[in-house]
Amino acid sequence: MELNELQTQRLAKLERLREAGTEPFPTRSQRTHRIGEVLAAFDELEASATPLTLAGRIIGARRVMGKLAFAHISDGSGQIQLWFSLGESGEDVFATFRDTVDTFDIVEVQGVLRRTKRGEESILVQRLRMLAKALNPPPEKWEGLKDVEERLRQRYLDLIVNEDRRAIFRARAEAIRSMRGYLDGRGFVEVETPILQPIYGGAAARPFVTHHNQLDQDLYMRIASELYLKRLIVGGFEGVYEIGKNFRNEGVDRSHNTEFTVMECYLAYADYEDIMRLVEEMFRSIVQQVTGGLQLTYQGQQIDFAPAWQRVGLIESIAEQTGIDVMEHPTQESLWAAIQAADLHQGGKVERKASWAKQVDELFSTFVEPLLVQPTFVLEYPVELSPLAKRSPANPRLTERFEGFIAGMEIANAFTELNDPLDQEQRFLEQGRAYSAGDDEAHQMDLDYLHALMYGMPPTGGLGVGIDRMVMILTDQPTIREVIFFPHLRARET
RNA sequence: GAGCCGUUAGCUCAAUUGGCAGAGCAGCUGACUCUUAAUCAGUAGGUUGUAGGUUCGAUUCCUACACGGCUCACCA
Repeated sequence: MELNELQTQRLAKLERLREAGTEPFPTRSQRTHRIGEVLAAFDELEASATPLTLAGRIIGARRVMGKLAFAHISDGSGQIQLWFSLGESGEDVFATFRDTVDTFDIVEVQGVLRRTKRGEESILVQRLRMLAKALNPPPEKWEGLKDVEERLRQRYLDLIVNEDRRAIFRARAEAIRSMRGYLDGRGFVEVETPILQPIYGGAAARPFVTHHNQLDQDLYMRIASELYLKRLIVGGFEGVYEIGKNFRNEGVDRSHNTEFTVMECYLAYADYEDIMRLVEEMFRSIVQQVTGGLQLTYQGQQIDFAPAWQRVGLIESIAEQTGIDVMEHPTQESLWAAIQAADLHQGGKVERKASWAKQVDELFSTFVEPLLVQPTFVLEYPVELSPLAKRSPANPRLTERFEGFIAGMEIANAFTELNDPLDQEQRFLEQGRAYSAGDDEAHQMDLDYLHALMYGMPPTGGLGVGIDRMVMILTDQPTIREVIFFPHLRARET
């Protein structure tokens, strides 16, 4: 380990402590109170002159005068000022603080509470002990740590310096707790299914591949838990859910991370209408619990979770924004002709896609999705885009599927599950043809899943919710990496 | 994957036309018993992302590479 000048100076202080017979990394703290509780009961504790032992990290600057010194410590429940005076702390304590304690060190202090002349709640320190010497210096006092790359690579430092960052992750934990509470309360059973899968499925995505040495078998990191969860519905569970990571071997941007957290749930004897009601109710419950209300602001936009979500047909929404009724142009060629006739392809706004369904999706993404700011369900997706969803009885080219959008982001995806094994087999075969034709995100044939459906799966409604994106909305964060502790970054040289 | 921008002291940032690489904070030394962006005096700190090139001379111009940011594409 090569140390720079500042680190060397700190190391010298550490050695000075050792020479004086003090262990700079003792095994445990003797603290008696958390700072938060002390501040809450400051007046009583001050009046009783109770000796307290507090512990925490020195934050901000030390202010050392000739015979008087101040600093602040923070312990996760709050922060309080340390007050050293040569007369009342004693020469040893004062000199130890002055000569061996730096910003970011974690220390333990014993003393009594007292307000300074200006009224700040402080602890007048009588004993001082190093709990962990910090060898790295702190970032700039006022500008702090701003460099995005450094903040993400050294998230621990980001969390020390930018305390509001911690609140985001507390809200994340609270949101997930709230979601669990909602689902548990409705009788869902929380389950765990494989992350390493011999056949990947449940979504359109490219997977990560890994290898099991003893079995000498390639395995895929899951891109969704869907097919395993539905096997459990076949097995007799009426409601299951799983909260866990999915992995997709694709690009990263403000709303995509390589690995991301999804809640998937399945409810037997339900359809996508029931799931829409579930989503509305569950989000109300989560938003209320996390933010304390049903309205919130996301990146300057007011979003209201009180009313029922808006509902709009996928086909109708495209027609509204583009004037094109995609059902009247049922092939890729005719649809592309219509797009050209409407002059929508100019400026590279709309790209030519490989199939009718993907072209429909392209139109939707470009012209409709960005407009869906308020919570909105978009209904009935083409069957080619939804190989696991049941066909709409009214129109077999479409499925009983909806996606939920908030602030222009897809947050939820749900459908009435396809439980007809014969239709499912045809869908897999169609996906196989798409894969052969170059669609590397197409589903794999899953014979065991078909076998499971052949035992009979009750009519079932299923749902997936992107937890990271939901937390972005709840905490007003512009990018997904601000709600993930350690988003993936390219490895550094050296 | 593409375009644009960036990378200078521990951190936050300057550096004119290509001409001695600077400041603030933090640090170190000293003064100071109510500070809280403490103050005052002094002081140290650099492979200017990496490797080449042009040039008498490169932080500055050129090429390649690495990493990152923004926008777009893909994806949820």
